[in-house]
Amino acid sequence: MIQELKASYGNLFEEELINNILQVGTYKEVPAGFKLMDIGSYIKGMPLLVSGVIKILREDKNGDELLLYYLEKGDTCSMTMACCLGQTKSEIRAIAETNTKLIIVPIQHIELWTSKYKSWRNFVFESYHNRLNEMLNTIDTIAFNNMDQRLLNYLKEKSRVNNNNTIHNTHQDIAYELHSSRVVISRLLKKLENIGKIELHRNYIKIKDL
Amino acid sequence: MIQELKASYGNLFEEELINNILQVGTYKEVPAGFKLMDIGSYIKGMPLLVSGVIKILREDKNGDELLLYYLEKGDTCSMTMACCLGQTKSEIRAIAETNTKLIIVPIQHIELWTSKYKSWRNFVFESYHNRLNEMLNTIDTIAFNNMDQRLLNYLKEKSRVNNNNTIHNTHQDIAYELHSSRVVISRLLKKLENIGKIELHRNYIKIKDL
DNA sequence: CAAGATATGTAACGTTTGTTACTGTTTTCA
DNA sequence: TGAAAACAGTAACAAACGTTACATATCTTG
Repeated sequence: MIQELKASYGNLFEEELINNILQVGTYKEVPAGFKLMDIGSYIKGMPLLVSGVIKILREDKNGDELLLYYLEKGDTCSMTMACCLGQTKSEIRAIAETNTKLIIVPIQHIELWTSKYKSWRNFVFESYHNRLNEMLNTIDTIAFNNMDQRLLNYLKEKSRVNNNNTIHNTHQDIAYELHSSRVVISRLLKKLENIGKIELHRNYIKIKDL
Repeated sequence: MIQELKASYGNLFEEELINNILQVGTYKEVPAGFKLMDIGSYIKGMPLLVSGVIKILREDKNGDELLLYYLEKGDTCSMTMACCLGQTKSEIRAIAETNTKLIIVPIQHIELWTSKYKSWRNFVFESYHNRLNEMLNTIDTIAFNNMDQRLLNYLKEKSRVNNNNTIHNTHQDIAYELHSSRVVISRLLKKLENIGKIELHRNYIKIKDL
């Protein structure tokens, strides 16, 4: 746990804070697909992402999903923070996109550290800042782009965070995350294949040139 | 300025902090329509809204706008804070929706106060929290609703923040803020009029029953 | 291996939204 | 006051997206 923490946060936090985190934090490893948090659930701690990728999703009344953004190494979930401090329920769902290692810090320390450690304060603010920007990005994409452009972005991002040119998802999976329908996604994917940008296979998509 | 500040933030901040704000802050009154901040501009201070309403807009590459949310009395702009601390350019545009009174606090005090005053820290976190939730709301609306539902929400919100049953905007204005076209908005407004929810006039819309 | 489940391809059609074009009315201002 | 600008209504059409239906291929499992 020490090495993991230092590798991701060592040059960010001072020694004393690192030691504090080690004392009160819980180390956790979860497999891809693991649901870390759900809408309406209460939050017990703040996650510090050590390795892996977590996807953050929003849901409407009908249970339809929408991918908001990904969290990566060195990130934390501001939404969680916001909820912790306000003691409210989670507004989002968090699912491990890959196998993920993280450290959970109990909420009561967050406020204290914010007044005590400048590095922690910066980290928290930076995190909020990043998350607001991710949200702006999401809004840009859904408000200003058509589905074909959104699909392209989706494939690029997915390929990037997984560090893999092959995307292991069905058309239905993609439709869920983009809040569209399977038929629409199949149609657009076929177009991308026809112009040579991807190769379609059962259960996976190979990216050739985006 | 003292009365204004105490009325809006008196029971939120301790005496000492209030005095600090009075010392370093600048009082400002701007008319409706005044552009307080634009995309790409650098930010000199953090605004504390004393009275009035500010609308926050996002723009795409083609210059098309989208209304994100409103700021009201007691609010501040987290986006500004994020930009201040990161020393980056503004990602959004802020325009006074009504005549507005606000106090501008120079950035250098923000970080200091965050470590010094618990009430300020709470205010800042609460503000981030609120803004994240507003953004989630915006995403919900544009991702999960059709234009007719979005238009209804728009009219309700606009009526609420202005505390006025009459909305003084042209169809073109509304089309800009919803990122749609004038013809579409006229069409949908006419539908709302036909079912008795509103009354259309030149340059204004009277809300009857939403 | 056979039967069902899952994944994908595609056609046909409906709905929503956007675009173009033209109309008439009201306002502005030289 | 008279021309131009701004505002709103509406028709006709196009594009994007969603839905239903069905066919085919592949995988899973008893």
